[in-house]
Amino acid sequence: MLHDSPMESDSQTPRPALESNTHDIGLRIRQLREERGMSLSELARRAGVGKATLSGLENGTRNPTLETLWSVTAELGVPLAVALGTAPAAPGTTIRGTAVAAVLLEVFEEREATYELYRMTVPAGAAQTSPAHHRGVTEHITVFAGTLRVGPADRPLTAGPGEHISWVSDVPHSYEALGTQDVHATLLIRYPHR
Amino acid sequence: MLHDSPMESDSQTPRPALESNTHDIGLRIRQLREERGMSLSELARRAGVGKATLSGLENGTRNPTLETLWSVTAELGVPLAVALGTAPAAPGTTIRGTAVAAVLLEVFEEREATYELYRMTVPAGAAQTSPAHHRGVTEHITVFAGTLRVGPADRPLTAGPGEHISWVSDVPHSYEALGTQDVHATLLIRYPHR
DNA sequence: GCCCGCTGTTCCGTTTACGGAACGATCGTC
DNA sequence: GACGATCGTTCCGTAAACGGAACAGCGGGC
Repeated sequence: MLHDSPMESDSQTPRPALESNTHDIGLRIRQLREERGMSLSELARRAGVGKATLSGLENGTRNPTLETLWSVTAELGVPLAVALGTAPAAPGTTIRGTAVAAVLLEVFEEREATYELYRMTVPAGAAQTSPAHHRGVTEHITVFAGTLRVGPADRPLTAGPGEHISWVSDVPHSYEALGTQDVHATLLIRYPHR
Repeated sequence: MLHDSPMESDSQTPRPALESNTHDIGLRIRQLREERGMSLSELARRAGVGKATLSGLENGTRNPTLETLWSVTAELGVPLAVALGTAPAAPGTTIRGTAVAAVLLEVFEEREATYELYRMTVPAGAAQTSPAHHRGVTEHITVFAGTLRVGPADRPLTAGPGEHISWVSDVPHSYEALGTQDVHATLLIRYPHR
């Protein structure tokens, strides 16, 4: 058990090029924002940072300050470590769009896909549109209360209590709580690998 | 299982005052640096940042850039998340002082104390001095190879292969590999709580 | 004693991240 | 088609984070 080389292999954290990492962080933030159906302008306004700042951050052309990152990640509702890519999204995380609020309950890592299970609520009358996910991503919703109109933006479906809807979400899609009742549902998202 | 309140409690990450957190990050970085027996000037030079920058960072009077944090944490050999306090030091972490290199093997969290177990090597002839730890911290070293002179800076002890040394490390203490052999040893540090 | 090397902090000029405003592009509405 | 609203990007003046230099304090050597 003591047979490591006398010259300790230099196991310092490899110092990655700054550009590479700000680039990745930008992509991650952009994805988190789009998952919530938020526009760049809206996130910038709600987080209290300039649009120029957020644009540069998402495109990886800036070297952001901790304060900036805190403001943005707080508004996205994720720990800073998630934006940095040093921690996976943890169960218990709440994501908030303009209309949808969803609590991540479980993450299943399978060989060909990752599944995320959410408890989702949409306040009565609220609606939001989310941009397309990556190719092959599917969403599966089971409604418990209220009436939800959901699916591809140009061809949404409607589901009441007890009903279930699935669709491929690699196109822009919308969520809307019809009627006067808040919608409660579970949302399962399947992300195929590659 | 569905009995949560309709008005979702706002579980956004609480937005802490910037001052508070930069302050904590500063303390954490200072501690990591001192654990490695490195001076502020030395860490600044090796990390390629200004002394003013590092001083301000450790004192929490700046709002550091990601680039700065990356440079410093890379030199300390810890992931950025550790400096941010979002991740505990993980086994496998290598810490490097001017003379001592230590790989964290295990962390034991007990009710009254935390224990960290390291595999430690000191190149023949190398020496370093580390500042005092917090009150009550003790170090326990078992030497496997080489001869180690270690302990309070004013009253060090010497241990050869198979020998063991313990001392209270809340005073400045030094490590030195005597003779021509690299020193290999295990190091157990006990941090009492409060 | 003096001096040298080092510590960590403070001062200061330069660089750059910041937010506001202006920009062209892309929608929906009339 | 003209218009308004909103999208994300770019321009630009300001504020501040940056690195270098100067600083006082401290310990060791001769």
